[in-house]
Amino acid sequence: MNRRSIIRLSKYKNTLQRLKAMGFVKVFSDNLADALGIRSTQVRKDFSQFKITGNKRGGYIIDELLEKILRILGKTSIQRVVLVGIGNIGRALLHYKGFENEGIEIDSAFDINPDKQTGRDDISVYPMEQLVGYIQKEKIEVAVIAVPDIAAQRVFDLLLQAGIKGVLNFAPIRLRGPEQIPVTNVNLVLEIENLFCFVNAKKEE
Amino acid sequence: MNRRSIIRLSKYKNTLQRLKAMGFVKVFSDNLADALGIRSTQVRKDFSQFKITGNKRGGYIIDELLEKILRILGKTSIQRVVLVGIGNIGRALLHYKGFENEGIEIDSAFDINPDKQTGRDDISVYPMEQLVGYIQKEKIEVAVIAVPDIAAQRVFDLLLQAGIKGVLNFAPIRLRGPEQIPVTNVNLVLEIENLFCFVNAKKEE
DNA sequence: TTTATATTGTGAATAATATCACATAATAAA
DNA sequence: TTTATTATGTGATATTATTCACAATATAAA
Ligand SMILES: NC(=O)c1ccc[n+]([C@@H]2O[C@H](COP(=O)([O-])OP(=O)(O)OC[C@H]3O[C@@H](n4cnc5c(N)ncnc54)[C@H](O)[C@@H]3O)[C@@H](O)[C@H]2O)c1
Ligand SMILES: NC(=O)c1ccc[n+]([C@@H]2O[C@H](COP(=O)([O-])OP(=O)(O)OC[C@H]3O[C@@H](n4cnc5c(N)ncnc54)[C@H](O)[C@@H]3O)[C@@H](O)[C@H]2O)c1
Repeated sequence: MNRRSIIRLSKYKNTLQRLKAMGFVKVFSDNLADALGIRSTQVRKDFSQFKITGNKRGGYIIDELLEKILRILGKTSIQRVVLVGIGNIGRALLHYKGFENEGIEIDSAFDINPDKQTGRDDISVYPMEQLVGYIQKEKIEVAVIAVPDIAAQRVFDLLLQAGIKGVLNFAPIRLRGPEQIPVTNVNLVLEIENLFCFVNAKKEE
Repeated sequence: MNRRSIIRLSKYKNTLQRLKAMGFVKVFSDNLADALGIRSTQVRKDFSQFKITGNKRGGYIIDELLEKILRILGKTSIQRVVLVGIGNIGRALLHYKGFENEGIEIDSAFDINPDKQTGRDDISVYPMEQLVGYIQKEKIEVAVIAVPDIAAQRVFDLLLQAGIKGVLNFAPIRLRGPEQIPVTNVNLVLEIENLFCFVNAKKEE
């Protein structure tokens, strides 16, 4: 039920899909642990938490395990998101094939300048005025914010007004909103700074 | 000393820079805590860990605090990184002004296809053959991997061979290498899946 | 000056997360 | 069959991170 165990579920899913593609039928908690670089007890503890059971001495049937995990992750239907901001990051996301392969669909894009090209004719670009209505009409639950930091809070407020349920935010600011709406921040400057800090710390040892 | 407290240090730094720009001179642990959405004891505990002290009842002098944090983060000189892979993500990074503003410089870029345009004439693009030599000659310590997942491990091996000290990896795979070289993974599919999982969990409550 | 107040700094308590240890059961071997 | 072996599943334990509680003390007010 905690963030970390859900992140691991996603990783188990990826590993299982790869194993399945390679023709494997069974898997042991040890194999999954190796793939993720963790202990096998962690794998079984996670499964235990989500009421996933395997076979004593027999490991897990990949197909069954995968199906259970996909259901927990809500991967039984296409996961639609809207993208707000078609700049550098927004366009990179629009061109990425990996989302589609994993059942995630960028449904539509919004920008203050709706003349911006997406480079994909299957994705419409709308002006910001239509954001709230569109999300409500299409029952979109998750949005990606890829606008400049000064605009991000305003966009978030609109999304909340539209009833969005979760947000992935690339702007390097803390978005303020109701506790129960999860916001995941991707802050690349922070990550790079963090790396340098570790690198420097290693040198002093 | 742990990842989380260093991440918070970066956030304190950002907040302090904003406060400084607004003309503030002093700050209390409460202010920083509010800005980050954490408790003030956490702020003081972090500072305590890094031997940062303030003034009883007087808070902290922003300039002094900022300087101490910048030194801990290794922000006393430009932090140079190389970028490997000039595709969707790579180009987005190349066009981002935020790195420069924070003292991070994309020194140069490498691609299997060095004819790719960066859109910036101050950043050279080199073929992969020159990666190892360049990193060694220029003493680059951190690299960003933005190549397709199948190529990522090969690129990582080259970087290790060149003596790289830390890596930011966008490819959705676990890079295998020596324990002591930190690798930060940015996995956007994972983050979005995670959001949906939370959103679904909320609905069942 | 003295007293009240506000804020830091940190050891102790608590909470969250991961690991261990081992009972349990399924399968394979004897 | 019976016994040995190999995984799972989970309560107990250890580790890590956060919060609490409060002493110490600098500043402001009386
Ligand atoms: N590009 C990167 O590599 C990178 C790295 C780290 C963080 N970020 C962050 O990601 C965000 C986007 O970065 P970018 O480089 O793509 O920026 P960008 O300037 O290239 O694109 C921003 C887009 O948002 C649109 N926009 C501006 N104001 C808007 C508003 N109020 N409503 C809707 N749309 C609006 C603009 O028209 C533009 O298309 C920024 O917050 C940035 O700090 C980007
Ligand atoms: N674009 C996104 O929004 C996005 C989102 C999530 C994850 N990712 C991941 O980021 C990575 C890059 O994605 P992208 O969309 O930029 O890919 P891309 O295909 O647009 O670009 C990849 C670049 O790497 C270069 N390349 C290929 N093989 C190489 C090699 N062996 N050595 C050096 N360069 C090589 C290619 O020439 C190309 O320029 C991928 O691993 C992808 O899964 C991207």
